[in-house]
Amino acid sequence: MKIDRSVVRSLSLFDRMSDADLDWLLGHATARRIPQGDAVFEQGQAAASFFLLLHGRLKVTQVTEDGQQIIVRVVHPGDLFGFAKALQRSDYPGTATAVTESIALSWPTDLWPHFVEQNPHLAVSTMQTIGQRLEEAHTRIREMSTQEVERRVAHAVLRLSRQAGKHEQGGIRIDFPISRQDIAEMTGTTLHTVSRILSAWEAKGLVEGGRQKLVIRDLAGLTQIAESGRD
Amino acid sequence: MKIDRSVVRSLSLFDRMSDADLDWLLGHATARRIPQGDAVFEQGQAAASFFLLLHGRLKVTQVTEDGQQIIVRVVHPGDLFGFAKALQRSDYPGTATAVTESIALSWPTDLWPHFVEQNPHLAVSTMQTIGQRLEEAHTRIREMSTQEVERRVAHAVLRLSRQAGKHEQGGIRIDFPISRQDIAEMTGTTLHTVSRILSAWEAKGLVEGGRQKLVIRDLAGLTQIAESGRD
DNA sequence: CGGGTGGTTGAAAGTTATCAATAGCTGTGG
DNA sequence: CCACAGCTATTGATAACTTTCAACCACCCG
Repeated sequence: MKIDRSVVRSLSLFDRMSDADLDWLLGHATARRIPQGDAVFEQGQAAASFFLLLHGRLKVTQVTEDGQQIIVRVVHPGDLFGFAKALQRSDYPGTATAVTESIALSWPTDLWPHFVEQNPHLAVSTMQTIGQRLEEAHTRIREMSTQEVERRVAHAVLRLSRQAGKHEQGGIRIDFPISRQDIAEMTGTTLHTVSRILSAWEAKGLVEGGRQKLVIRDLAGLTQIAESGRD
Repeated sequence: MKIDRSVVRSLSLFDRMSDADLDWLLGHATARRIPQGDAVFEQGQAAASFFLLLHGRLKVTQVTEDGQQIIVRVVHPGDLFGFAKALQRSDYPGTATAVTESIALSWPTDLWPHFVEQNPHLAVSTMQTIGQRLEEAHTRIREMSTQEVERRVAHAVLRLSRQAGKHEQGGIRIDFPISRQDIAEMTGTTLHTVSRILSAWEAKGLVEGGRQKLVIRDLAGLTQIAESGRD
């Protein structure tokens, strides 16, 4: 498979990598299409590959022993995912599902140590990536510890609008199908509570809801709720 | 300052490092004593150094704009901490306070990139460390999303007993001063609720409390609460 | 021995989950 | 092309859990 480096050149992960190194990397990659609803890998599976999302959108979920699900994170184009080996584990800690048709590059996990030894800068970049993810996780912990549900949902929605927002007339649309259940699983609450909150916001003209759809109409208003509480 | 490599040789972080590399590393390190209650660094300060805890115990906390505090993690001997640069940020995201008198090694942040370029294996090790931390964070998010407070507290106490447990006759003692407030800040609840829960456990003979003190008397019983709920 | 920090506990209030019933969209198949 | 199945969403009522408020206790340190 021949993958042109123009495909990934713009990604910050490969910022300072030489063309030669990049070509070598891509020479070992496989491109793969994931239809909507399919899983790239499942929780508990042996970690055979690690991935880079080129196009589309994935959600990474975990299921607890008692069957409850949470969304660990949303994967956006340009993100690395499934790098279990770097986390010193042999199986995937979660399931990655395509919420829209997606395209990802993959490399065999065995190559990972080789990669980083070969190219220390990639190691540094990846470390930064994981570091950012750690910070996000801490932010989420902080929010869940100290904030009431409405503020958490507001933060989650604003985050989505930043990462997957598509400006259109009169608002910002979240550019992939997202259900109340999804938002609940991202904020640690139930779909009922999310539904109530969104209904209330809609009544105030802050957002516009719909089936697997969400458009932010009043960014400032939402921000206010996220920041300090009631508006 | 001369630091013998025997001081850190046993740590897994330096597992496969040569004596020469290790000596070089230690040649650039500064050892520092932190009295109980003092901070090694504070949230928002410019990240001038990164650290390795040799002895003692630290807690890393964050304060939200509205003054609420949470404990991000507890630092145990052998742990790296304050590696903000690796997370691509110039300031410390939290405050590290000694809960017992502690000893730490420190290196100037500037040396970090040098270190990892020089010694790719260290980069891999560190990445694994951060990876584990990320996993811990996700575990915590999962718990806070799906479990009621009592189970979360049980998990937190069990974790502490694993990381800082000291076996003594008839139980496992948490080997550093810990308050109800601390446990509350680790589990996202209030000291009142923690106090009630611990009182109930004490009545059932599961633990023995006290001022800044905690001894686990019935590990199996606690584990049961952590796993499935009510016993 | 007095003050302060850390801890306990009751009562009331509030938030969020749970239970339950209904409505509405979407896509599939007769 | 319409109807039905199934999933997604809405919403009221109730219950449960946790926080908040308040008062009090006890231990440790200076």
